[in-house]
Amino acid sequence: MAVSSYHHGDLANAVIAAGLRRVRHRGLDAVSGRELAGVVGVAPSAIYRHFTDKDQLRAAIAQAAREQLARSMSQPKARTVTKASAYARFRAIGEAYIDFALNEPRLYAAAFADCQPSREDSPSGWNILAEALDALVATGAMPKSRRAGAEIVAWSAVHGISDMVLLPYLQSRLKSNRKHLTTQVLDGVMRSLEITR
Amino acid sequence: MAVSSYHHGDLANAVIAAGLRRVRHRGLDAVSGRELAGVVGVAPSAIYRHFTDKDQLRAAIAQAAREQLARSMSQPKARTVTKASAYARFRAIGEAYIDFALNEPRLYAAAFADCQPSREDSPSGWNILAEALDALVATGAMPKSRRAGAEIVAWSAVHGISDMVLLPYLQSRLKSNRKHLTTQVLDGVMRSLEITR
DNA sequence: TGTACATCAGTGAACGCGCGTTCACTGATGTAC
DNA sequence: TGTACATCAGTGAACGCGCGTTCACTGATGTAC
Repeated sequence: MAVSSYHHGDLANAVIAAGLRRVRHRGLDAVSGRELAGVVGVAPSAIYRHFTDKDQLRAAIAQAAREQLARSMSQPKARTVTKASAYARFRAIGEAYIDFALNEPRLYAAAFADCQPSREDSPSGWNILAEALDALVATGAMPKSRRAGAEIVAWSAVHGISDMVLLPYLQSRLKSNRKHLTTQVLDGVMRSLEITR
Repeated sequence: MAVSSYHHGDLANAVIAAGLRRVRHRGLDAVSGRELAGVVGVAPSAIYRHFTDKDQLRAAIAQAAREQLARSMSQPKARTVTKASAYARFRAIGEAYIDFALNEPRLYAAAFADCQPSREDSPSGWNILAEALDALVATGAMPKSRRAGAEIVAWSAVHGISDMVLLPYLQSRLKSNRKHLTTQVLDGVMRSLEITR
């Protein structure tokens, strides 16, 4: 922002942004603080003003990736929530999740890398899902008895198919196209949670 | 095997075994060919007689991990396959899969790392699952109409829950204990595929 | 059965590299008076 | 509004490290006669 070049002004965010770019086409493991510093135009040591070590930097980038995924899942809520709109929204969340994974496989992998998050995600994919499930119950699209733990059933299925479609090992096994697989898994979730249109 | 120390005799397998040990408590990314050579008692360059480069070594280790998972899924088949035994077997496969992931999280992660496999898995988890599904149909425990793509629905759910329970991000969200989560997800699969006891 | 020799599986030294992290430093910023 | 000064966010040189990979080599193995 500033013209002066000595103080960057927003190094932490700039480094994370550069990290996300790097992750996008090389993966989290290809990220090095040194390189990021170079990209941002700063000395390698400057990073240590904002992150205590590499682990924390990785965690921050992973979190940013996760928040990007969550953002892709969130959609404007319908003014009035009907059974049909709750159903559509729930389904759209699942589709958005899978789409994100397919379109940004490395970002997606980074989002769930083994890092200790330091603050709450914002937005949070989990919360978005939970709200959608609440709406299903509220509108009668899903029996209340299925609500407990429903996040897990839904997320498992959707996370599972996303991973599978991306894995080299399983890719050769999948004869159907992705669209069809998505539908099949989402239909399975509906049956599993007894969600109706 | 041999007393002579110059020729190792089975370097490739010894390196993979050492690699698996390393993966088990440090993860695939902590594996270095140099270190493995040291553990096995061989010069670093010796590895290149058996693997063209590090990628191929990684892939071999990942495959070995995957085969270990598959082995944990396979069980002696019942002599006569009944509806009840087919159901039990299918369920046991799912439980074994999740157990493996929980007990050997790093081996599990390595099994699905992003590597190009060079040969068929043996044993193959996919095939084990497919056979179990066939038995369900054959005994009438599952409608034939649900058979197509059933591997994907089942694997997604079980792979998803395994990953989720291990992820730091989601761990705090999971209030239920693992046993309960497993049951919940497996029940979901049963409902989704219309499998009955 | 014994020997010559091609092949194979190791050695060990060397290479260049990029990495994370430290340290004493310096220039800019913003606050108190 | 102007100045003194503490604080903050950078610099840049240096460190030691372990890594993947190469190369010319050597010792063991096994096959042909």
